[in-house]
Amino acid sequence: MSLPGHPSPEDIYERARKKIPAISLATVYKNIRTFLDSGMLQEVSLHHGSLRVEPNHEPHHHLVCVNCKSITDLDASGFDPLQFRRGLPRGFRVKRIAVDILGICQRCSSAGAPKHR
Amino acid sequence: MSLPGHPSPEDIYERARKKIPAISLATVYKNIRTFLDSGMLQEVSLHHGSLRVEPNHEPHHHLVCVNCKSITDLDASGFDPLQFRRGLPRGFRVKRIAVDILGICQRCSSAGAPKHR
DNA sequence: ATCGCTGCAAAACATTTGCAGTTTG
DNA sequence: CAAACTGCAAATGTTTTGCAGCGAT
Repeated sequence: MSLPGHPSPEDIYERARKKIPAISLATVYKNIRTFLDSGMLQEVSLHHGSLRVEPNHEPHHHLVCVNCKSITDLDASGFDPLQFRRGLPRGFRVKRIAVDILGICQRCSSAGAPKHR
Repeated sequence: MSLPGHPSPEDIYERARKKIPAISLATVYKNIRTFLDSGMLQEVSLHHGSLRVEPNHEPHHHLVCVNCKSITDLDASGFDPLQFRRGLPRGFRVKRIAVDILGICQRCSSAGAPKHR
C-alpha cells in the first residue's frame, strides 16, 4: 500500500524483501490474490487470461463481467469524450478513451455461478 | 474480423484453421501483433506485461501511455458515473467503472522514444 | 535473388499450485 | 492441535523468437 503508483507483483516483491528478506515471490502472488479477491486491492485492468482483440472501431464501451470475464459491447452514442480533455497533463496525446463497466453479469448472478478460472 | 465479440488468439486460431488447416498458432500471434501495431486491431484492455495493482480507491481515471505503459491517476471529481446506468442490460450488477485514457505521454512524444518491449 | 511470411520447436515470461514445514492463536 | 501461511520447485498458460524453408515478386 505504501508503494506509489500501480506496482507490479515484482515491485511488491522487491519492496517486501526489504522488510522480510526471505519472502518468496510465490507468497507475494498468493497475498496479492487474496487481497484482490477480498476487494482490498483492484487490478488496473482486468486480466482476461489471454489477449482479447477488438475489431469494433465504433465508439462503444465495454460491459465486463469480473466473474466470467465476458465482454459485451455497449453503444457509446451520447457519450462525450470531451469531458475528459480537461485536467490532462501537458503533452499527453489522447488516442482513445476506453470505458469499462465492471460488474457481475446476469448469468453469473443467477445460480451458483462458479468462479471462472 | 468476421468473428463476433472479442476473440482470443486461440479463437482466431480455431477459426483460421477452417480455411487454412495447416496454419500455426505462432503465425496467428504474429499477425495479431502486426495488426495491433498498425492500429487495424485494438486490445480490449492494454496488456501491461504483468499484473498492476491499484491501491487507490478514490474515484479516478487512468492516463495510460500505450508506448511505455506508464499509468497516471487522474482525479475523477466532476465525473458522473450515472450517465452509464442507462442502456445496461437487465441483471448486470455494476461494481465499478474504469475509464482509461489511452495515448502517448509527454516523455514518449519527445525524442525518439523507443518502443517499450 | 530477395524479401516477407510460414511452421515448428524452443524459449521466455507471468502466474498458480502441490507439498511439506512453520507459525499462530 | 487446528488453521492459516510460507518457501520451494514444478506445473500451467500465454506470448515471443530463432531458424530454416517456401512463395511471390
